[in-house]
Amino acid sequence: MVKSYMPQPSNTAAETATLTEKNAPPRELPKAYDPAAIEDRWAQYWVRERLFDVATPAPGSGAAPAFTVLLPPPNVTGNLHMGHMFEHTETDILVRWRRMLGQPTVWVPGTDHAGITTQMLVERQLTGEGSSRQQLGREAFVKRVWQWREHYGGAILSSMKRIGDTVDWSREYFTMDENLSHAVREAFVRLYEQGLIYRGAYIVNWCPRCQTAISDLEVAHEEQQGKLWEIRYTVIDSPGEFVTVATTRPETMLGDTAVAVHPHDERYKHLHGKRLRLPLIGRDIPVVLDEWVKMDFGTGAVKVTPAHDPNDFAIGQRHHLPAISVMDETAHMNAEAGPYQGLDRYEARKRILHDLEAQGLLAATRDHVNAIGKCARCNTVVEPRLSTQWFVAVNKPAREGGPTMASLAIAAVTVDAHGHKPLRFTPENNEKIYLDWMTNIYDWCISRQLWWGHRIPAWHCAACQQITVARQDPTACAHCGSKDITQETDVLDTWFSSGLLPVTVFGWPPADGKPTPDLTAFYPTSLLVTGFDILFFWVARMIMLGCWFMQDVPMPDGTPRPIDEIVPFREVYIHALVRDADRQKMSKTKGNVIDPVEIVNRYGTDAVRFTLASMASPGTDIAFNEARTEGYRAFANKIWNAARFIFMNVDRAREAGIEIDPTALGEPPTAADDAPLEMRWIAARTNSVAAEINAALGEYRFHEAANLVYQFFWGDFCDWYLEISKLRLDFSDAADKSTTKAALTLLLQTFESALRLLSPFMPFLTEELWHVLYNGNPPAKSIALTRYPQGSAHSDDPAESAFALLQELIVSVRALRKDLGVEEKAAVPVRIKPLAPRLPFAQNLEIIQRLARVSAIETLDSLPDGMPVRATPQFDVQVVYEKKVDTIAERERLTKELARYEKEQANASRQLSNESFLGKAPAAVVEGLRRRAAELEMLLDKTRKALEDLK
RNA sequence: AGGCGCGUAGCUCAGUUGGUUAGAGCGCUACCUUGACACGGUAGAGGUCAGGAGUUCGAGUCUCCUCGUGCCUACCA
Repeated sequence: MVKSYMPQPSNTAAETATLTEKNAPPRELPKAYDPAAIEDRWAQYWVRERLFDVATPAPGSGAAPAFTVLLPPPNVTGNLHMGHMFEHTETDILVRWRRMLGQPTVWVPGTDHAGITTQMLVERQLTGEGSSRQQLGREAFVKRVWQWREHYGGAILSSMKRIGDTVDWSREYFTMDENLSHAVREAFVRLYEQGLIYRGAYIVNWCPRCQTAISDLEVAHEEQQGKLWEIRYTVIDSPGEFVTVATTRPETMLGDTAVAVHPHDERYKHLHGKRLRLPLIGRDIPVVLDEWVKMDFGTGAVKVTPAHDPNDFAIGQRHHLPAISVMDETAHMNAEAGPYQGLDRYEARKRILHDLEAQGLLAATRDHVNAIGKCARCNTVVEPRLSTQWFVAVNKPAREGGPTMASLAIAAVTVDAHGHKPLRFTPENNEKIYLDWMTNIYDWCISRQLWWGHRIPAWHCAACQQITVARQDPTACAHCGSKDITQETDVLDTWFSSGLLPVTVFGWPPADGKPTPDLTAFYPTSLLVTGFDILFFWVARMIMLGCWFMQDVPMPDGTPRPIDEIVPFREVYIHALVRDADRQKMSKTKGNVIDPVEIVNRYGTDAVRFTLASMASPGTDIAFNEARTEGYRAFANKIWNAARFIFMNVDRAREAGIEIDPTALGEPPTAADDAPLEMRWIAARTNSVAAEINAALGEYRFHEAANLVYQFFWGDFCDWYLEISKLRLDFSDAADKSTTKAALTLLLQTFESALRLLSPFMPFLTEELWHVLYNGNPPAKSIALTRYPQGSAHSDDPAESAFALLQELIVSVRALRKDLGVEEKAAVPVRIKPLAPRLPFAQNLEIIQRLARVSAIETLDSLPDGMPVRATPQFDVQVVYEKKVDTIAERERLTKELARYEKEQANASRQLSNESFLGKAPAAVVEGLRRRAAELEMLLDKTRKALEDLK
């Protein structure tokens, strides 16, 4: 039967029982590990017990500096996908690791209101009900979205709990929470007061389906095969003469207010100052000269439509041209389009081309590849549209000579006088990408024509047309006092509020001008783990806004805040993308999305986490492949069974009257100088692998850390140490109890350390086994609250090299046995010719006997001819067995080996006879090669002789 | 059009500043139902590191070119 070993919340040290206590429950674990049987239980326990909530340290409490991470807030509309799971796995590993290093560790979760996406979803729902946003009206619609959010907004948070994210749930936020909304409004008002927010008519990317402006970043460009049409515009006062312009969007010609040519273009010099007749509409428009025009593209003459193209808008500004919009907000032609009014833009294009052709004004139609912009949310082709929007001036200082938002954001990643960067990117090349963008940044359009979001706190006055921006809703115009004011209908870009999160989640704006306790304790955050796709959207905005507002918040002691204290985070780790097994980007439309929850249900969370971690080499995309997850499920099962073996022996020990002090279990594994070799070895090995894992995690080398713990647990611990332990776990009356007890104690300590090393990667399995190991009376409420083994950086423990020799002998004997066809169960004698002093064989006879099935070892000065030999630099070994060797196979093997040695030896001797090598290479390299060359000489002799013997 | 990245075993991927014999998992072959584990054990096979040139005593690693491939940025009508 399966017992549950849930710890009692009321555990105290006094209640800690010994492992061998008579009434302790038997450790009966099922033979195969079943993640489903334990994962939900622990997931709930971690949340219910609030194990990872962190209170704000009292100011001046002297607490260790906090490790703080802000979770990139998933959209309320979202479900957990593989990308999230990957991001969360990496973050959770780091967060668990840091916590186990003893730092107060806070990982702040929350969700984003996701303006456009959420509004779209709810509108779709309304459509299904035969209703619409317009029918409901703004207030009722917003209420409806809130209801929707109450219902569905928590899906992703539940999944986070299920996969074991150790976030601080007490700090969970939603970007439209009252306090955060208040902070957003404060930020807007301050920027407005500083003259950094302005309103104006500009060309923006307009989504005709969402019917809102969207930012440049929200436009996805797509190359497509299109056409380039050449259209003739007649020259006024010059009968029969044309100017031919080239365009990809003929429907916009209805809004043309000029034709531009390059001032130096000889072909058009005679047209300078002339006027043209716009076809179809008949408007009289000028020829203007502008250096922006590329002479070698198209015909060198460009139609200028200031209301429908950003470049044309700029030309229009330079030449004071009128801007005529010919489309409405749904991309249908409006009254300015004359006969084409009411037509959809593509229908209008068809009709216009048809009419032009009929009039002989269509000069040519050419194939042309161009990039069209599509709305990143709904895939509708974006229409550049002239409209009045709100902008943040990112290149303007608040005061003469002061920094700009962009300049601060650049300074944030620039080396200061002390050679120190306030903010670092990993992988490093992202810094360059970020800097390029920040250096060429345009003003940020922050208004959206949506209903769901933070409404812009500005009021328009009907009387004086002025704008009132205020912290409190005004009742009258601040300029003329008129009561006839109405609030701006636009809301803010979602990224405006999420860009403020690093300050707002910690209580900005401070009421008294001093940093809040949370800001003091947790700002700047330590690390941001996020994807490349939101580097500009979010990371850059957080840096701009965070730096901008925090420069005005003094340090706790009242001194001005230095640059490395105003940045929102000290490090940004940009993770890779998870692709499908064929390296394709996962997308709903392709139908290749892998649902992590489904995979988790089949393999267990730990196996999926381990898969992701083991492939998470910085900067390299992951092709998620289930075969690996299968492998890591096997790994979990292996550990489970190692635990079963260990617990079985604890039970046997108890029956034999051997008691292990549970307080000793958490000690780092150590072995006395006179302890058996494998004990000294595993203690040293645990120590060195711990150091290696810590080093790897410190450099975000997740794959390396994961592989180290995998090799250690499976290879070192299970394959070697556990097998040898079977010799030591002798509970018979004849055995020396203290020896057995020492062996069992070290086994338990090593296992306990290994569980802790593994726990950030496989939190569920390790939590379960750790509690069982402590028999339900663990020293902490969770393995996640214990200390991570540190190890020591360099350890040249002689036990490690001695054990390596022992392993080499055992492997050689096993291989010889196979060559000779010895039955698995048969024990055979071996002969050894030692070639080095102090070989660790005589003292470890029983290990060799057991692991290589050897009956006796004979040490000789020379080995008899006629039998196969395995030769190493330290020893030669022979297995004594009469059965005939497979001569052909053996010859083949030796021939290959000989070729390999010969090649290597040729290389080595060439190098060693090279004067410049001897002169320039480091001494250690030369010395190493000399030693190897001597070894090769010997190995070659032996191999040749062995081949001779076969004949 | 610019910029970045990748190409290593049948498959999926490691390989930190150039340094002796290029690694792992899966798959494959052979043997083993040994009292933790067949989601296992043991031993194997498998690579001219895409191709070419260069720098160097020494190149999977640095430089250039070619081929293949992926991504990002961009206001060429």
